[in-house]
Amino acid sequence: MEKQKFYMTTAIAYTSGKPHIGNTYEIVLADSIARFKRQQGYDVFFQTGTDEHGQKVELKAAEKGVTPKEFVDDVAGEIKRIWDLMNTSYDKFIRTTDEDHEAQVQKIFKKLYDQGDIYKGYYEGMYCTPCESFFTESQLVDGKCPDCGRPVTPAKEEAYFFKMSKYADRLIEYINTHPEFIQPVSRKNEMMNNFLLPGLQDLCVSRTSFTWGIPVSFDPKHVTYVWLDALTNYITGIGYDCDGNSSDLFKKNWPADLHLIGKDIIRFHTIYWPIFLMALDLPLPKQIFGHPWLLQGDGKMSKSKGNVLYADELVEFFGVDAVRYFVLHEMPFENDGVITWELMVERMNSELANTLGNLVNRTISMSNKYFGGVVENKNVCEPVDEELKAVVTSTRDKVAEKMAGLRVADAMTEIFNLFKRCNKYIDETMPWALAKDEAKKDRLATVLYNLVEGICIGAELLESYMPETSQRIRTQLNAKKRSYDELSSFGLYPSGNKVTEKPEILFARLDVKEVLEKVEAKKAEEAKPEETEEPGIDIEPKDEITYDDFMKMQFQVGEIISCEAVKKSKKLLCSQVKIGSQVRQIVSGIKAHYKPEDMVGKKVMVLVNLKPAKLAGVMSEGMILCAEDENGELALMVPDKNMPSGAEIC
RNA sequence: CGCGGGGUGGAGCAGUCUGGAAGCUCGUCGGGCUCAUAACCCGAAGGUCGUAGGUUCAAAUCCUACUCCCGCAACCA
Repeated sequence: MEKQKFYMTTAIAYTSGKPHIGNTYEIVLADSIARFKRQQGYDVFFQTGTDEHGQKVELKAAEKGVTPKEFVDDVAGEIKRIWDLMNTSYDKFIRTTDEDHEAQVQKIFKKLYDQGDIYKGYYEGMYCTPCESFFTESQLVDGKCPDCGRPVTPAKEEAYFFKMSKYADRLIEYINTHPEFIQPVSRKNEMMNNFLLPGLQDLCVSRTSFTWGIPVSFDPKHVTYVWLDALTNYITGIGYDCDGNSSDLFKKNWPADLHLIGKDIIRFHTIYWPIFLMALDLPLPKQIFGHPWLLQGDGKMSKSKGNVLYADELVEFFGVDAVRYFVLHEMPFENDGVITWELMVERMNSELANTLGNLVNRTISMSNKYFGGVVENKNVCEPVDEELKAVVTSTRDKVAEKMAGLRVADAMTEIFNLFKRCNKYIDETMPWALAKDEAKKDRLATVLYNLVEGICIGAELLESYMPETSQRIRTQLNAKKRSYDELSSFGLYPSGNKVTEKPEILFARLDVKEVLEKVEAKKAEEAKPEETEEPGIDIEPKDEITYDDFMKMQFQVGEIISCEAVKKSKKLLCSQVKIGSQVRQIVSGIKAHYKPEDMVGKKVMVLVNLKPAKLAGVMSEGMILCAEDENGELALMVPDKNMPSGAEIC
């Protein structure tokens, strides 16, 4: 019988920088599914890769003083290195700068244009000339450019658009008749209610504001904008050809069985991508799973907070499989998961070291101690054995069931339940007691045989999630690889086989405190060069002003006599400030940096003749001045010596 | 009334769609055991399932109102 094909993909990673553990989670998750499908006997094709075009890359490259191509070569290499480090078994790593991809995207663009799905129009919005960027009204900050803070002007740019509305009804119909299409299902309503039912807007598919992209073949001042370029990787990567000369690989694998993506891009995969495919007259992918995020303990990971965790860093401390275990097991199905060093250590100790590592270790030790490592099935059975066997032989199907629903974490729990049952079995049978009675030697042998067999099956099932550990256990037990079919029957371990003489520790217990100290030390070391340099910050220069302009502003020392948080606001504090003989109420956006009680008593620099304004409904009569660094950290400006309130600052 | 997610024993979560004796991991306490990585096994304490109403024989689960927390948006004088 021919193997059934299974084509799955991850989203392609954007090459703007090194991927953190959250990005890495996706490829590991995908890998576990791919490996499991292979174990089940599917002919899997697993594709991942990088999305390398766009303005951000262009800018980053310019900052670094290299060409965009050099830049993405570097980052793509880094991404691939981390994917490989995580031991992921992808079959194809596509880059959107690959020649064949670029050629196909151009052809696809032309075809869609020729058949009238793409038309030329104008992209309208607020334009920031220095940044060469368009923004929508809602993106503006204070009516100004969110990036540089300078004024924007209404403008329009020539652009190509895709007629989304043309296919919307067909898509709605498809989604309604294929309940498994969007996973988790809760996302389906979100898409329907927010985008499909209110009516789809046409999608802008080209840009002229930057050049690092795939040029539109018949209008080269345009480059293809993001989605038409990125999403099509799923078909170009396996050899789709727009002119009908698609490869055998494509004919075999399309439509994809599973697109695994982050929940933030569900919209693009469940709306735009299917519509592109309809326009190309191709079948739609069978399932799209938007997985949740892996978050850092103290909020979302961000570089400016300096709390970003990277896969290679974690691997250095815990090893590849422990990190794989963590991200796979700690992620809930729908909600975001959390990762911290503390949690990582805890999981490592309790599940990996205690439950699994110790089980393997004690079993092998006993086999050596009592039988010189020879594991023999003497078939002296007792009722308790049946319970063990029942758990062991039923685990495969339980795992399969969880995996069918993409419940990877739950699948792993099933496997660990098997190992826990083995630990319990040791206590129930008490091999050390049997060993004291020569007459019970055969019973003892049987018990150890059952244990080894149970561990073998558990280890085999672990293969998809922790391939290296699976192999290490197999090696220590001197066991052969087993097929999927063999995982539901008990007793295939060859009787009389010999396990290793020296069991090695699979996972060493770690001390939380030590780990944290090491992490701190490492961070401190990395931070050092920066601190010694203190590079300073450059900000956008403003237009020159005259002395008269300056003299228009009046600054005075103010003493904060009371301060409270503004209700209904997250960032605002409302202070009563004594300036000379009068008291003014001033609202400031510094709640994140100062507590109200810390403000009281401080003498600060105040711009007093600023026109009063309401903030979050509260009147503010002036401005308390602060210095701000590149991370948005604020510091109040206070006089160097004690000064009376009301003293003029000039 | 901006949009969304969430409030379940000390901590982190499942269970909510498809009502039917409140579960998992960690932690705490007590016990057992000594093969093993101070590990393993058993037991216990600890929850009015955010609050208040409603539907029902029965509500963590369905309905209504309210409240608090977290993202995004806005306010950042």
